[in-house]
Amino acid sequence: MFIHFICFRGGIVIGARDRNNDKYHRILEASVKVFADHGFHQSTVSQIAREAGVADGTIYLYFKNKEDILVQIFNYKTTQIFERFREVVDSAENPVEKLRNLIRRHLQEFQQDRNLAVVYLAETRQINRVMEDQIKVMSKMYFDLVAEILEQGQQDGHFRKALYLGLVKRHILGSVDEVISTWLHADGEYDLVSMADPLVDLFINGIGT
Amino acid sequence: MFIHFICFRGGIVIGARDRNNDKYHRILEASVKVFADHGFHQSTVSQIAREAGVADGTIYLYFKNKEDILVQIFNYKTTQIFERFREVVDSAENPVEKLRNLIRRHLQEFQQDRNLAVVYLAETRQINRVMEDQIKVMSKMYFDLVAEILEQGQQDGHFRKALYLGLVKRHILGSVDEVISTWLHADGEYDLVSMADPLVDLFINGIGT
DNA sequence: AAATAAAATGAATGTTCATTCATTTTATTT
DNA sequence: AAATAAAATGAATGAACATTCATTTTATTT
Repeated sequence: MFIHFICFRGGIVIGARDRNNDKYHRILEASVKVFADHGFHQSTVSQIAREAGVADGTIYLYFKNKEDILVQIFNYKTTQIFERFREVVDSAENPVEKLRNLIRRHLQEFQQDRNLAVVYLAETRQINRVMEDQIKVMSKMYFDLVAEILEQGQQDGHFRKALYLGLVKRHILGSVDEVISTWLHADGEYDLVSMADPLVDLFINGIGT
Repeated sequence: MFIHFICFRGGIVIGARDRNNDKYHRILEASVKVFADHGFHQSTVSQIAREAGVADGTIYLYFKNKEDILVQIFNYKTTQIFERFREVVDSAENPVEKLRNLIRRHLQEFQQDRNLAVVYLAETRQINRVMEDQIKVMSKMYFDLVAEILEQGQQDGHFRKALYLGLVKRHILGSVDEVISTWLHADGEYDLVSMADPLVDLFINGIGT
């Protein structure tokens, strides 16, 4: 765990205080933009450096290598986003509203940071990557949050008992991700967050009569 | 449309008869495997050639360039798969069964050809690519098929009228894709097709009581 | 204000790989 | 069985690019 908060310089480990350095964040944000525009593998370190306004070599003072930038993006952003997910889930008092808040916030986050959405959606669907384990951990966080809501909803009778919870979790996340993906492909021409209520309606009531 | 059925040799266009050549298909299948194992951008033409048992240069007798291989994979495979989707949808007599058949077949196809599933899921989530338009066309085929089922179901009272169809289509496809994705990440250790019925249940009845 | 340390630079390096094409092999025609 | 055409080969080419590191710039300490 701690390894994520350590970076290297000339083979010497330097501490987390550098995390406060704005150059680290400048590079992170620049990378999100460049990765979103060109995809991870077509992005060059020089492009990132130019976008961040630093020299190519400077990148390697803050990141082990190109892939480490992606790892750091996921770590940093996911941590932040999940804190906000937690907040809105906890602020609702019944499971239906918890689910609605979660999904609304989920859409909000990605509408707010379109580049992150592009990177996130593209990279979470890659198999056989060094990232894979990290992605699993992050998915699990989301799934656990949904599971918590679902179980609570089953107990207090909002949701029916005969549910294959493992499947319901995938069903919800997949549905939301696809809605985000379509929005991205449409160049964000409409309000993504407005999809939240109709989506929750589908989750809860289905399409049947 | 026709452009997809033409390939080049030394700058001279040769006809579709070469499509019957087994080398074309050998290269296609080899590419699916290599792309699945390493991802498109990390795959080298030499790897594909080795896997297909041909020389590097031979690839360029059948494909314009590396990306063209990916385009051809999508064209060829998608056409085939959609024919079978059409079949199973038409063979059912009511909308609920049509939907169930579609989803079951969808899962079947990808369970049968795991490598294709890997390539398909990874590449459909890429934005800003030459592929993008082609992917839109393919998604549209799927969406149109689902729309047809949904509208029919609304007319004969199986599905409720107050549905945002555009959203329902994304909801269904996204859910199915995520289920496939999870199965892939789990190394295909369980039967994917068995998810079909529980999924359809979720689509139709939702999770509410 | 020297001296030392830390941070940043960007040109140079070495590797990787898509693509080409001169040559060889195989198939078809005369 | 020549002659011609088509298909296939794989070594060579050259461009792209991640990473390194000798040097310079900036900050801190004595």
